Amino acid sequence: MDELNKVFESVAEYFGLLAEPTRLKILHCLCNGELAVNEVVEAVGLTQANASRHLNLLYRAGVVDRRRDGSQVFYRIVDPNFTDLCRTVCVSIASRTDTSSPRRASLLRLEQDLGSGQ
Amino acid sequence: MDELNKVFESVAEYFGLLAEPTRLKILHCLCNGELAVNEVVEAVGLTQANASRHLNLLYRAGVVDRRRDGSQVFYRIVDPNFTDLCRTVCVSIASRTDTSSPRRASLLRLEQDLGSGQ
DNA sequence: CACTCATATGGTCAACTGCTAATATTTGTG
DNA sequence: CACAAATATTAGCAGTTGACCATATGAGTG
Repeated sequence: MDELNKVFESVAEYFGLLAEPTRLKILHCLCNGELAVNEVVEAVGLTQANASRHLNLLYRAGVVDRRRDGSQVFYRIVDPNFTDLCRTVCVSIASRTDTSSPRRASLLRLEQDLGSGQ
Repeated sequence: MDELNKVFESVAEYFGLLAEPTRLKILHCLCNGELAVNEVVEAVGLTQANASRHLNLLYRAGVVDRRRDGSQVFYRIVDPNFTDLCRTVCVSIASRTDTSSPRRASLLRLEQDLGSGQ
């Protein structure tokens, strides 16, 4: 039953995509619609090479899709579960964060933010 | 607004806990109730040191809780969101996997398995 | 206190991964 | 075709982390 091992690796790999602040920021700025690479670069504050790498990774994993328009490439989220996963985690962390903490407020704000995405 | 940065790091850190096959196996074998460290070691097939490390990590993160009984320490899942997150990812990956693939069957079986947990 | 079993921890190494700089590729324009 | 703009790729470095071995801590027993 080595197949079960592979399954755990697949699931871990998926979570690994979301285990990077940079990729979360990228996905967050794509929540309101598709953006070109240079727009992501500006919105998140990344080097062009870095943004391209992360976007490619997310593309190959099937989390985002892309579309070429002239010399630009537009990326958009296609995995419907992504925002739900993030929202769940936001709430989960917030519930264990001190009520008076600004962190908690930010978490819940982000959760709302992701909710309005669709 | 450096607080938002911290939030993304928190969320990424949480996903990072689930981004490791070994920890997923540990959490999976804890789904049906609490287990002592040595039971986890046997169930998953780990060295004692390794199991202890991962369990400690999950404990400090608040995903599991522990209880001492004599010389043994029993761990159990306390984060109600964990199984939901894993089930979501299982289905998400399965939906992009070839229907005839044994991988797909294993993913959906794992998803059912986690569902009966509560 | 000596001894055993169960668990936790420290040190080390290898593998992985994100970031950067430089370069390649693709597209549009004249 | 020459040139510019947008995106992708390659190579190298640095920080992180999981696994292993050895050892330390703690609980039970006599």
